[in-house]
Amino acid sequence: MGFRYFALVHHIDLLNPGSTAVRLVNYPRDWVDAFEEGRLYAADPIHRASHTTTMGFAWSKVEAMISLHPRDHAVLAAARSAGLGDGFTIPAHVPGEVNGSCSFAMREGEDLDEEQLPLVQLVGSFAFEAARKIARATIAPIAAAPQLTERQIECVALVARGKTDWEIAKILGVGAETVTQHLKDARDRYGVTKRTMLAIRALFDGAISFTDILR
Amino acid sequence: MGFRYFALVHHIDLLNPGSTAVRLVNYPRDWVDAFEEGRLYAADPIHRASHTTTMGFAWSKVEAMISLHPRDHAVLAAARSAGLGDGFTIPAHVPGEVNGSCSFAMREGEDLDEEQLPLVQLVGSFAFEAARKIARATIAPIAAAPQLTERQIECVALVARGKTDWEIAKILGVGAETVTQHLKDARDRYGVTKRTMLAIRALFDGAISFTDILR
DNA sequence: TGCGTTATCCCCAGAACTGGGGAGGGATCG
DNA sequence: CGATCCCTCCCCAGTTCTGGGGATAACGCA
Repeated sequence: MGFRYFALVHHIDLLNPGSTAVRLVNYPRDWVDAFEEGRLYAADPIHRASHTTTMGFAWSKVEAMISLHPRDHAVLAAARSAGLGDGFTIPAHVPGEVNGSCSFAMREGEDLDEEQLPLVQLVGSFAFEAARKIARATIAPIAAAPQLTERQIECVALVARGKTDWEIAKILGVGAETVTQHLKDARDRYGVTKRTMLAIRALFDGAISFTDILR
Repeated sequence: MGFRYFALVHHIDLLNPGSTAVRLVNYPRDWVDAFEEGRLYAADPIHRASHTTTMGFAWSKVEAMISLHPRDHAVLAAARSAGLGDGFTIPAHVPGEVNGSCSFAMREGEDLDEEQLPLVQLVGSFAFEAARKIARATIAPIAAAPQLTERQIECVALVARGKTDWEIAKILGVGAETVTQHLKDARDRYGVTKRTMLAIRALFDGAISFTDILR
């Protein structure tokens, strides 16, 4: 499709050296090095812009999406001088996972064909999802998800909303001791000792969802 | 494309907690009513599944994506008996802000053409983004998702692993009071009062991720 | 230079959680 | 029938959180 460069990455900072993030890049060496040096992960305007939308966008449109600091212009200029031309970035967000994106770029001076955006959007999404599946498969053989009872799930969903046992009891119309007991049982099933972990494990295996929690 | 029903909805909108979420639906009246009546805590399994991926999926594949509670099967059966057949759902996530999906469904009994998925994916994404832009234009300015400091994120990540303040202090090599303070500050930034909610909010907007927590 | 931010530490009181123990009633299944 | 699961309720002791106050030092930015 006429692109010279691509980058399929998780937008992870290097706080956690041990973490397993996806990163496939063929950007110019100079630029990749500069990027790492300056810890641009959080600062890169392209990444920031990708956090504000679900759709792919051309880099030339970034100014209309987020407000650019002088520093951001410097970053973009540095990228150009490293040989990167205009490009598309397709964001990829999954709640509870590191944000990521898939980018395609031209050489400096070459023109971008906006017509291609829909197709690039598709290719980028598929590529990211494929990489994500591989990454996930190589990591987590996490213990099989235990099945919670209905009442337990209701309690956990309310715990995840920050309710106390007493509040949950009022909402469900039962005694506080009962709620405490359901949560004890639920913790046992997951083999965890804290309600925070209980909520997160239930979120992870889909017993509850962000929709249940944040509104 | 042969679809009879569609639904374009925000599951939640953190930044606009009022009544401004997008919702366009032409599902059977019976089903919409039933949907509203029923569940307060455990959401639609289709929605839950949409939180686990960036790509569109066929409803018939949901079982492979999340663990289904018997109640979920009941929900799906109820949808079918209201006239909804198989369908596609395209998730749409923006970190810290919106969480939604765009669905297309057949009538009961009609077959879904899996080949169409890529095209549907595109249409769904565009439709969602268009609706989002309109909704955004009609609403007030957008509050930025709170940004945690590096230390705060480290503490939150460990909270999400079920550590106590004292344990976190040992791990980070600081005093327990310091950890308590970081978590106080982090709770303030998100405007929450419980560490469980803190961990979940940080998860939702990508400050921490499941891979940081569950190894 | 002053101001804001960050990181570090401290005290305290009241609320909330956690891990033990126990117990009764109803439903389902073989 | 007995076994098993689920929901409900109760007691207690110890630990942990939470929300108020404080404080100091380092850093960058204007």
